Amino acid sequence: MLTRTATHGDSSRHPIMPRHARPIDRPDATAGSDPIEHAMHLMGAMMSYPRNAEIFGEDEPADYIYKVTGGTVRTYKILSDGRRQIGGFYLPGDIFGLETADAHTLSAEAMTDAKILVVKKSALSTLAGHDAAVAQKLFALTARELRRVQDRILLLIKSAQERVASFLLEMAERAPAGNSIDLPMSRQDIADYLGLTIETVSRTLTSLESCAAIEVPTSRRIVLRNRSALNRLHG
Amino acid sequence: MLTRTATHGDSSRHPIMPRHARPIDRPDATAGSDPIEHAMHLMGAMMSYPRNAEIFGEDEPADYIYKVTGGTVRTYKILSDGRRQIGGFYLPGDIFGLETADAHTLSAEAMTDAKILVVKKSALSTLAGHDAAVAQKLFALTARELRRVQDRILLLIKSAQERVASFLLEMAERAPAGNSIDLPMSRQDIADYLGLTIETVSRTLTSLESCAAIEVPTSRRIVLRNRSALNRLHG
DNA sequence: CGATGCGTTGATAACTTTCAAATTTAGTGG
DNA sequence: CCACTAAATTTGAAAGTTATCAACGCATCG
Repeated sequence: MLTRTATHGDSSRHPIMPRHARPIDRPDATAGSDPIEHAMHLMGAMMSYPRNAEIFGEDEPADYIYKVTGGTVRTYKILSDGRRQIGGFYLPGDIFGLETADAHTLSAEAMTDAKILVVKKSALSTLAGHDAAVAQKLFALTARELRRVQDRILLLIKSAQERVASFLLEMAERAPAGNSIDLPMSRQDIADYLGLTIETVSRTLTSLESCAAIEVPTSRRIVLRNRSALNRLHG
Repeated sequence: MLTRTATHGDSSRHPIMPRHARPIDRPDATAGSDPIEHAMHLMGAMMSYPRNAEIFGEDEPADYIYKVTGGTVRTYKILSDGRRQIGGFYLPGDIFGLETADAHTLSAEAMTDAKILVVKKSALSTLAGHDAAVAQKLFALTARELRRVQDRILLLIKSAQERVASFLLEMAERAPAGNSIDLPMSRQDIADYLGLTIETVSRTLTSLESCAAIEVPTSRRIVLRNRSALNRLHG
C-alpha cells in the first residue's frame, strides 16, 4: 500500500485537525538514524498545540502516534469519582499514543505550547509489514512504555517521600541540566501523577528542602542538592 | 531459519530445564485458531512446575514466552527494602513473560502446580518476520499487557476497599464460576498485588462480608453476594 | 486596587500500618 | 483417626501517614 506518503504541513491532506492545533510549515529535522523515527518524519505532519490544548481524547480511535519535538505533554484519565490520574509526562524526543491497539485509554494535552509530529499508525504498520526493523522498533517502543508503567507501579506502593524523590530524580534524568530542574507541570499535575494531594506534594518538597536534599528557589524550579539522599529515599 | 520445530517432551533437545520442572509428554491440544497460539503449540515445549517452583528469575534473559495451560502463576519483584510487589496473576489461557524485549523485569513462580507451554521468542520472531499476522498478534499481546498494567495503576491510587473490591471482580471475571471465586493465592499474594498489608486485606474482606457484599466460607473461597455494591466501590 | 489562580502552611480527621495475640487451618506422625 | 506442630488468617490496640478542610501569602491580570 503506502499510497499516502508525506503530508508536510498540508492540513487539507491530513485527516486530523484538532481544535486549537495548527500545522507547521516543516518538521524540524531531528529524525534520528532510527528506521521508525525516519519513517515518522517522512510520513508525519508537524502540529502545534497551545498550552492546555487537547491532543487526543480518551476513547477516541487511536489512529496516530505522536512524537514530541518541542514543549511538553501529559496524558491522563478522569476517574468516575472526578479524580484525575496522569499517565505520563512526555518531553521532546518522547513518543506517546501507543498505549493500545485500537482506542486510546488516556487523553493527551499539551502541558506547555508544544510541537508534535503526528503519524498515522496504519502507514507505519503497512511499512512494518515490509520492513521488519520498523515492526521491531514499534514493538520495542511499546515494551519500553510497558516497563515505564511497571516502574510506576513500584512508585505507587511507596511513601509520599519516596514518590516525590523518585519523581525528581526521574525528571532530572530526563531533562538533564545539571542539578537544576525546570518543572513544566503544576503541583496538581505532580500530585495526580504520584497519586497524592497537592498539599502532600508541597509539604514533602518543603520537608526535602529543610533536610537540605533540595532547594526550591521558585515553585517551578528545583535544585538537587543531595542526590544520594534522594536516591536513598527512592530505593 | 526455523530449524528447531517441535520438541515435545524431549528435554535433551530443549535448551531450558529449570529446577523442579519437568517436560510433559504431549501438549494438550488447546491451541486456538489464533496464528500465534497455533505457532506456540507447534514450537513450544510443555513443562510442569510444582507449587512455588520458579519459572524464571528477574534479570534472566527473556528468551521465552509462556502460556499457562493448567494451574496458576504469579510474577513478582523483590524491592530493595525487602517488600515484594506482585506483577500479575496468570490463569489457564494467559500468556506471560513478554514484559520486555531482552531481560525479564520480574520473576515468575507457579502459584499452584502448573503446566506451562514454553516457546522460544526468537522462533516466534523469525516466524513473525515471515508472517505479519504473528507479529501483529505479538504486538497486540504486549499492548494488552500494557493496558492491564495501566488499569492496575488506577487501582493503586484508590482506597483499600476499592482495591479489594476491584480485585474480586477481576478474579470473578477471569475465572468465571458463577458468583463463587476459588482463589489460588494467599492473603500475602493478594496484599502484595494490591500494595496493602495482609491485615488490611483481611479486615477489608471481613468488612465486605459484614455489609453483605460477599461471603467468605473458607479463606480461599469467596462468594459475591452483591455485585452492584462491589461495582460501586470499584468505581 | 480587587479578583483570581496557584502554592504553602496549619489543625484535624480518616485511613492504613505496625505490633501483638488469638484463632483457624493444614500437615505430620503416632 | 487423633493429637500435635507449624503456618496462615483474623482480630485488637496503638502509632504513623496522608487526606481533608481552612486560611494565608503571593504572584498575575484585568
